[in-house]
Amino acid sequence: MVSRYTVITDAAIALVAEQGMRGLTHRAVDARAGLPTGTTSAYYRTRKALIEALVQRLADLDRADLEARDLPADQAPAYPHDRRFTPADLDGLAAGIAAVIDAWLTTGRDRSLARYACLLEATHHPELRDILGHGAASRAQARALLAAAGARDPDRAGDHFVACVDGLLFDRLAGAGALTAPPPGTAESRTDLTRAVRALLRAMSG
Amino acid sequence: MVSRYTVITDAAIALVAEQGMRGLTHRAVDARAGLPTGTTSAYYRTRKALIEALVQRLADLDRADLEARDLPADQAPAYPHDRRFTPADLDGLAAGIAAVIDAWLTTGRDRSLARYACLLEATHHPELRDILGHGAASRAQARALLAAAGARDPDRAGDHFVACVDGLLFDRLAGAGALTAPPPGTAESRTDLTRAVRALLRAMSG
DNA sequence: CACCTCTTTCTACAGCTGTAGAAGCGCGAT
DNA sequence: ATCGCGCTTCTACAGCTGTAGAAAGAGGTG
Repeated sequence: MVSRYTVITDAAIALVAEQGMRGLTHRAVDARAGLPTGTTSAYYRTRKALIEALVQRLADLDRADLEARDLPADQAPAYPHDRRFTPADLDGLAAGIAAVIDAWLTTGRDRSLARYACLLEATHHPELRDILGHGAASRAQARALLAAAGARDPDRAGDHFVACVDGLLFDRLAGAGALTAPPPGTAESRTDLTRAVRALLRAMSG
Repeated sequence: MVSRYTVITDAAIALVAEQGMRGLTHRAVDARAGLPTGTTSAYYRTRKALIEALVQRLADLDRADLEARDLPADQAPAYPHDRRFTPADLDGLAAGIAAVIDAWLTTGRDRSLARYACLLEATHHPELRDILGHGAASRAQARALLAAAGARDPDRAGDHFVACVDGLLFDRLAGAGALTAPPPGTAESRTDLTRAVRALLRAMSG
């Protein structure tokens, strides 16, 4: 049986993805999760606590994905996240990252939307940023990657790379890219993303 | 005397920047703008109308900046936006774009935050995206630029470029970059951004 | 069984929000 | 001045939201 905490926070994520932070209310979470009214309010007395739980859940899910990365392929979870990269060639690597981005646009759409909403929220509530962990994992990965590729300043370049990838994701998720780019989940989407990521990798590893 | 519409929508932008979409209420706008309670509600009867006005104002401000671009330098407005680029050398161009990004982080911080909030909102309210105009101006500019630089597919590359630049901006505005990057408004910030943008330009124009 | 503790569910309530309409006011036309 | 009309300001009100505490139940212990 799944714990109530995850039921509540997962419902919260879906809600934020669908209606934005404004839709996140105790009662709405109850309804969405099919729980008796008042449950969410009992678990998270204040709204602040509810948001923090939401953010914590996002961080936990990311961590879980990251750990699942080390499982053999046939045990890997349905949810695709940063698979361990084998940067044999830059092109294959780019394709891998593009696949991850595309997954965030499809399977992980709700989580992506909720994450951006929370990042924006973190502007006025800095403690959220601490919980979210600054996307430390991907940042570290990118830094290591670019260091291996011989970048001059891998730390800064890694941060730039992550920011740009996030930009590509956000653009297709919510921005104009949702119109001009090929629809996510398709092969075209992935080749288009691959091209962008490949260019990024080339640029940042120089 | 400034029209009431701009007073209201400007207050709305500031509010959204400070408190997020959730802080945008008729009464809060009244208070923030120093108008008698009920004014905003009279001008924009529904909340949807208020948001649309907000987004329209963002679009108008952008358009105004764009037009001001053609003024002689001494008449240029205090607010810095996309100045007309003279892509003599890629490095100077990168520095110019970096300066614009930095301006969006400082002078234009509120507008930037409000814009991202609205983009997220546009996920569940597509009509907002139409008003916002898909960032068409910068997109066109980037496409033209990359076409001139001899990019293979300037349209797609231009979109990628804009998305990445937006990612760099968002990252420093709300994401982790707010911690790892040099503080905006400083020379370090601009050199760091210049390096990122230069790499992007090189990559995308290839 | 009675008892106690912890969890779950329900209820209350003050304050806020969206929206509508009434009241008031300035002002030009008559 | 008187009327009519558009803009502005005020008030009403139903519904929602955040939060707290009471009531009900579940489960273990003596």
